[in-house]
Amino acid sequence: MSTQHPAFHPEHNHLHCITHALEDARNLCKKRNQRFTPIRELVLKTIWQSHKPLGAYELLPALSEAGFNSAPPTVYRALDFLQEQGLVHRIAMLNAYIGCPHPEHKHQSSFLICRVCNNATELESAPIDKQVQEQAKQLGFVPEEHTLEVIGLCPACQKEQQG
Amino acid sequence: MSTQHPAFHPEHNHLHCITHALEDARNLCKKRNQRFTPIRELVLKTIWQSHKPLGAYELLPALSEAGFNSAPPTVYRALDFLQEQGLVHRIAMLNAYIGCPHPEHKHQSSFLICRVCNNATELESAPIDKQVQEQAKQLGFVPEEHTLEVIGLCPACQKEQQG
DNA sequence: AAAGTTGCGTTATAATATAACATAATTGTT
DNA sequence: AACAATTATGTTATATTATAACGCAACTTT
Repeated sequence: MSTQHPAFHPEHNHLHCITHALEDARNLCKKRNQRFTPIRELVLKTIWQSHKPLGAYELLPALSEAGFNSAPPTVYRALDFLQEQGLVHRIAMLNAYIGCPHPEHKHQSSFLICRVCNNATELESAPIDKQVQEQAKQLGFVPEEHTLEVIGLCPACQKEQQG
Repeated sequence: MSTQHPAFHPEHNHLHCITHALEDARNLCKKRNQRFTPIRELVLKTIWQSHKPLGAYELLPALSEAGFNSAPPTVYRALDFLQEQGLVHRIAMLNAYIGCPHPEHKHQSSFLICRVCNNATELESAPIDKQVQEQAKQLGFVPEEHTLEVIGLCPACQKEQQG
C-alpha cells in the first residue's frame, strides 16, 4: 500500500517518486513525439516536490530561480501541456495541480485530499467511472470526463487529532 | 424522470421549479431559525432562473436592479449562507453556483453538466458516497465531503449534434 | 537554407474571491 | 419600551487565479 499510495505515508522515500515521475514523463513524451522542454520538466519536477497540490503561482519561484521568465503565462502553458499529456491533474476545489502517478493511460481524476496536511492521493477511477456511467445512462447523458474530489482526514492526521 | 431531472427536459414547466425551490427555502430557514432575507431570497431566485450554473458576478445585476448594493461581497455572503443551508451547491470546475432541488437533508454534491447547453442536473449521491467510503477505508482515510462533476452531452444536445 | 510550426518572453488585463471596517437591522433581555 | 448583543449589509480596497495578444526564438521538415 505504501508504494501505491505514498502520499499518506510520510516515511516513504520520496526521491523515488520524483525520479520515477520524471523518467515516466520523458519516456512518454518521446513515445508521443512531444517536446519535454526544460520549462515543462522543471514545472513537473517542482510539482512532484511533494504530494501536496500546488497552485500555479507557487510554481513561479522555481522558474525564476532557474533563470526562466516567470510570468504567469509561462507556468500556465507548461501546466496545460502537462495536463494534456496526463502528467498532472488539476484539483478544481483547490485551484491546484498535482502530479499523476500513472500517466500512461488517460483516465479520469479522483482524489482524496487531507484537509490538515494537504497531501492528496489519487484513487483508482474505474469503480467511480462505472457508477457515473450507470447513473448517466439512466438520464440519457453521455459522460466525457469527470473529477471527483474528496476532502477529509488522512491516517496520519487522524492520529495527530487524537493526541 | 422529467419531474425528477427537469434540467435535461427543455419542455418542463420551470415556474414550478422556481416556486418550489423558494417555498422549500422559506420553510427550511424558518424551521432552522435562519433569516431568509430579501437579498438571500433574490440570489436564490436568480440562481433558479435556469438549470444552468451561474457565476457569482452574473448574480450581481439582479441585485443592482432590485436596488441593493451590488458589490461582490454582497453576493458572496448570500452564496455562503445558501451553501451552508444546502440550498445551493458550488460547481468547482465552473466556479459557478446552482440551486439544490432537495435541500432538506445535507448531502454531497454530484452533477452531470452538459458542455453544450450548460444545463446541469444533480445526481443521487448515495451510490457515489458508498464507492468513496469503500476506497477511502482501504487507505485509512476518513472522507468528510466531496464533489463529483461530470462533463458531457445531455440528451437534447446529442440530438442536435446528429442533425 | 527556407518555410512552417511550436514554444517562449512580455505586457496588460480579465475573472473570481476575500479582508477589513463602518453602519443598519433584527433579536433577545430587562 | 429601552437597551445590549448579535447578525446582516454597505463600502472600499485588494488578493488570487487565469487568459489575451503579439512578437521573437527555437525547433522541425522539406
